[in-house]
Amino acid sequence: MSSKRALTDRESALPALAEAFREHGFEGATLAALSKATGLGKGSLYNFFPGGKEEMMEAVLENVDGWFVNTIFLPLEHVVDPAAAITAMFDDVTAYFRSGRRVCIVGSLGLNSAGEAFSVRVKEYFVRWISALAHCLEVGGAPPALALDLSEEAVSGIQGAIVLARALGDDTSFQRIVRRLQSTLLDAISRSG
Amino acid sequence: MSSKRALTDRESALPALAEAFREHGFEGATLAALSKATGLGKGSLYNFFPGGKEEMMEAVLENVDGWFVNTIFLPLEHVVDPAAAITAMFDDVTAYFRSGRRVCIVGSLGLNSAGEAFSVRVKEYFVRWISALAHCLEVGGAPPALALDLSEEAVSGIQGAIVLARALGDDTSFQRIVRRLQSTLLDAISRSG
DNA sequence: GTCTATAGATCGATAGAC
DNA sequence: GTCTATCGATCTATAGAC
Repeated sequence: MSSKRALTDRESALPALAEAFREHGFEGATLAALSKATGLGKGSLYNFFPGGKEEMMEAVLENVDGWFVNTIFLPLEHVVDPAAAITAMFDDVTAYFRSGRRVCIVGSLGLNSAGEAFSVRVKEYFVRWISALAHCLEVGGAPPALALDLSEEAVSGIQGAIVLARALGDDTSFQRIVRRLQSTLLDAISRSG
Repeated sequence: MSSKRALTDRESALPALAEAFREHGFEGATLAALSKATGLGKGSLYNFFPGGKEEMMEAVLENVDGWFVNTIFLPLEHVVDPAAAITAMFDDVTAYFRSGRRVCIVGSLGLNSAGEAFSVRVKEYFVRWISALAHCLEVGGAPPALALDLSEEAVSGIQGAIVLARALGDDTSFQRIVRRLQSTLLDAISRSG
């Protein structure tokens, strides 16, 4: 699969960078930690990301956003079977966030002032997720106003489930909360679709 | 109300410290920022908190916990009118978190590794909130298992609403989500109480 | 393109004048 | 008890050898 042309190793460092940012936060992720996480020296990191930590985080966010667009948003936006799409979304999200052990890097950025530099991207991520899910519910027959309310509740609820699961150190709370959210959404489309 | 005895000014610095920790996070809240927020020099801060930042955060958490115990947990634990208690809880919480503009310092601590030093207190906060709310719902006639599930959902949902409102820069999303949570709880007790 | 060495700034924390 | 001055450590970022 590897081509001879271009595509430096910058891309392959992103998952490790993302994990370090998730675990330590933007301010807490020192270059020493990022170097250790990627196995690259500081010199190599600055070779790939001349803009330093901020450029690293930008690249990580773009990478994460790409995953969500392809795996979560697009399937919802081009849905043909709403119930199946919703079930798939919760399965994918549960796996992605490791049942809440893994922090949502986008959500956590919005919580403190260090993330203000990325506020546009943070906002767009949630806006698109909510509207994509609302569209899916509408296709399933839910009234537009209800679809938007329930989508907001579900996306918000997933973020809360991550916070709670991390605080309690308990995956099962994440799974219970997410399962209830899923049931609420499926009810809304089976009731009207 | 001010007594001549003891009670240094340590206590009065806590609200400003709390706001600085909320806005910048634990790592992001530098001593310069904490000094500016409180109006105290570093020397004074270390006079009140010999243990430095960690002791400041401990004191802030104890202070926050005290507020929640008195205002939120105890009324739920000694409830006589469940519906009124639930309504009061959501009113108080909405005001406290400024409709989601204000970060929950306890929840945010659980999200990254810097908060591990406070993990016991973080966990106990959420455990007590959930169990206090569940007790209230049981008094209202909800079956114990349902009461626990709904309490978990509500406490988690409030955290998610903060994350979403901050990300979107939109108070109204917090209010919509919290209103739905409140309705769900009130339904559960009116249905069975 | 990788590393080590290091600059310059800022960090948490301390010392000491008042 | 308050401040200013300053310590050593650590931070981000750069320079330069290989």
